Amino acid sequence: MAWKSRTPMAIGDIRDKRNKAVTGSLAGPHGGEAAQMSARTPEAEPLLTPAEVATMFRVDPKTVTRWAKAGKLTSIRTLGGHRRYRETEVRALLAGIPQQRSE
Amino acid sequence: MAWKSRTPMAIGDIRDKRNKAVTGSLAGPHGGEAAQMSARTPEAEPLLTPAEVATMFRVDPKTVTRWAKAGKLTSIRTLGGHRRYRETEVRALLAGIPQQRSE
DNA sequence: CGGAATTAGGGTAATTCGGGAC
DNA sequence: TTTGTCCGAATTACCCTAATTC
Repeated sequence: MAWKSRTPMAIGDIRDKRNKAVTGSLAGPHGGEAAQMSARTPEAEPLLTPAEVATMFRVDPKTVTRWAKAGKLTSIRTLGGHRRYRETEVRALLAGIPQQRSE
Repeated sequence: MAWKSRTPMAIGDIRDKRNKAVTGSLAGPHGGEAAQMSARTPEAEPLLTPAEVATMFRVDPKTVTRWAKAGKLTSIRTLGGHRRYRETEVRALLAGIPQQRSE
């Protein structure tokens, strides 16, 4: 956590340096996230950015990256290498619904 | 765990510090709740870390874990197994609002 | 094209988990 | 009965710079 780290900040201040305003509900990555809804999307699954998933789980975006790297979360990569996550999967995991596990 | 050694923060500040202004710039008159910009945001309930809940109750994080294990507190797990708690539930308990009792 | 914010990396410190005992 | 603390191991958070996104 970050309650008595190097930085003297209060308890609720987890990811703040990079996130401007994420109060209560998730904020878009750059403030303009209406990119998916405008165009007609034949078979587009709702995707979430790392910051959005991190906010939903109350963790750092880096942690979400580790989950993806560990295979705990399905990640779709952009052409630039950034990850996107399936909203349905994230919601299911948050709800405690066990996903397909090959273990 | 000597978590209460040096942590100069007030309990009242625990609630919503997730709003952070940019570096040195103005954060608006209120500086508090920001506005929601988009509607494309997945539903995310505010979650608290064990340390946050422990600070709010003035107890050890281990005690919060015991509460969760005893079913007195709803706990959501991260993919790594760490617990997160519902902010609304914690606040209600702190306010003395009786939750659902089994008996 | 330029600019601001986010993300990807890798490293290190802090927190949490789990069990069990006092 | 409840709470705090100790231990080892695992998970997570924060630091940096460069690349990507919009």
